[in-house]
Amino acid sequence: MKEGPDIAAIASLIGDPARANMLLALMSGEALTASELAQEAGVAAPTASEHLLKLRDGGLLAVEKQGRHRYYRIADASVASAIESLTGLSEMIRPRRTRPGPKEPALRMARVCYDHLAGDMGVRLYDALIAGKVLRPNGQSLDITRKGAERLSNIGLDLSAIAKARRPVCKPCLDWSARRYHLAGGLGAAIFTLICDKGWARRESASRVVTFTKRGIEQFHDAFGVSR
Amino acid sequence: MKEGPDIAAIASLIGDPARANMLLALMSGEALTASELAQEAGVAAPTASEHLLKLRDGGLLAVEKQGRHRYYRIADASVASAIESLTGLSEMIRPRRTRPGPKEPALRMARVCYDHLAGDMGVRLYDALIAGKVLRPNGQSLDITRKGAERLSNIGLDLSAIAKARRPVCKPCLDWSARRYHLAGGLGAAIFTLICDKGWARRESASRVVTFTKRGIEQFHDAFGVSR
DNA sequence: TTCATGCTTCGGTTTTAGCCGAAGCATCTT
DNA sequence: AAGATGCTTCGGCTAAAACCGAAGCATGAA
Repeated sequence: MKEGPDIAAIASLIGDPARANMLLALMSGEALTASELAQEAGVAAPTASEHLLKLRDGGLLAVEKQGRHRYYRIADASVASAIESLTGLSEMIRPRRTRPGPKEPALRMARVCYDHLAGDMGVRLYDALIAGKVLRPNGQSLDITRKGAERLSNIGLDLSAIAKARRPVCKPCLDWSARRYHLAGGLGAAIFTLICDKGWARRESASRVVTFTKRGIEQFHDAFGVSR
Repeated sequence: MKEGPDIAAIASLIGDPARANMLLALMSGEALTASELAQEAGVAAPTASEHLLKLRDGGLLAVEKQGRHRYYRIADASVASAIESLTGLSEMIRPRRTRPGPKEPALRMARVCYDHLAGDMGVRLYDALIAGKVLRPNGQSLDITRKGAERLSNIGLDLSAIAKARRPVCKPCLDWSARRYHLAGGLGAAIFTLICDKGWARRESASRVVTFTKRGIEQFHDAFGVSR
């Protein structure tokens, strides 16, 4: 009777509490084993296995076999993007379920969204790249300008490697805390890796929080032309 | 055990086929009665009533009583944004469930997203407003520049009325077909209304498709500085 | 007032999804 | 080769939710 996209199938996959917890745990970007995810979801191993099968079949998760472990991860940045969007919606609808919580401000400031930088810092990076004409909106996508490519290369990014990978280079991703966009895609991921490699910031273990060092912020601002 | 955002509750609301169909039907922006939505979802009246209660309690829909009818509509633009995001995800995961379908290209070109313009035309409008410095990203939101305000007024928009309304003036909204942003918020809605009032485009009945007239496209391009 | 219409509440049926214990495979360790 | 570990499949239980017909409540029309 209906011919539209079946968002119901995907939404109901995310709609189970156990599966939602698994997905949120994987939003930190690191791959987790089936048993870790069972623990995270608060269910027994067989139940978790069932859920993981569904998530995999539904295309939300990808799995990698490694010895006798199976590592699950978010399948694609657009999956992460949808989860961010739902997070934003739930924040909007139920503004304060619990008190803000100690990690909350840190999360809003800077966090990992699957494999790239989100939060206030991520949004400001995105804006700076547009304003500085490193990226230019072009019809259906974002292009890297000539000057932008030069500048990014100077910072230490290997653009040709990024371009060679099959995933899209630039993608916007809606940020739940700021209600603005941040940069996803291959370039977004590469920039985040760079930030960590240079020691400008480090990820808090077992959380999505990203902590910048004092000097790291300065260098980050200088490198990408982010206004402070 | 978990303290994260309750995305499962919201996702499971969207995850029921009947409710998803209702939401998709309402994405055209117009308010529909309970019986129309029952029809749309393919269920009997009592069942629909149950679903609508849940959607309302969940904060996804707002209702307005009018005589003996009850008109339901999407509660907020961020709800529309999340639904768009899920639509995009389902397109990505199941690239071609059915053959493209006749309306598909038209939808990608221009469509209604709740109450504003989306699709290729919407994205290009958004880009043009940024590039033409009518709107300027500013930290957490989008500002209208002084020159931009002048220009928009000349076209025939009543900015003070938009500013007086309680809803945010400018909001970006992620476009599933283009994977880019288009303009939502009070300004986005006002511009779309203007486009229809001036006869540049009209909405196809009972669908989200927006059809521009030949002359309408020209005038639209000229008015907002959209590159062709 | 009386009737019709739109919607909701009530009661009861049926389907399905989530869950786990036990058993089965595969892989690594000793 | 024997045992331990990580994960999945199987079988069966249970609880929840989707569904509708019938009845109840408003509101508008005659």
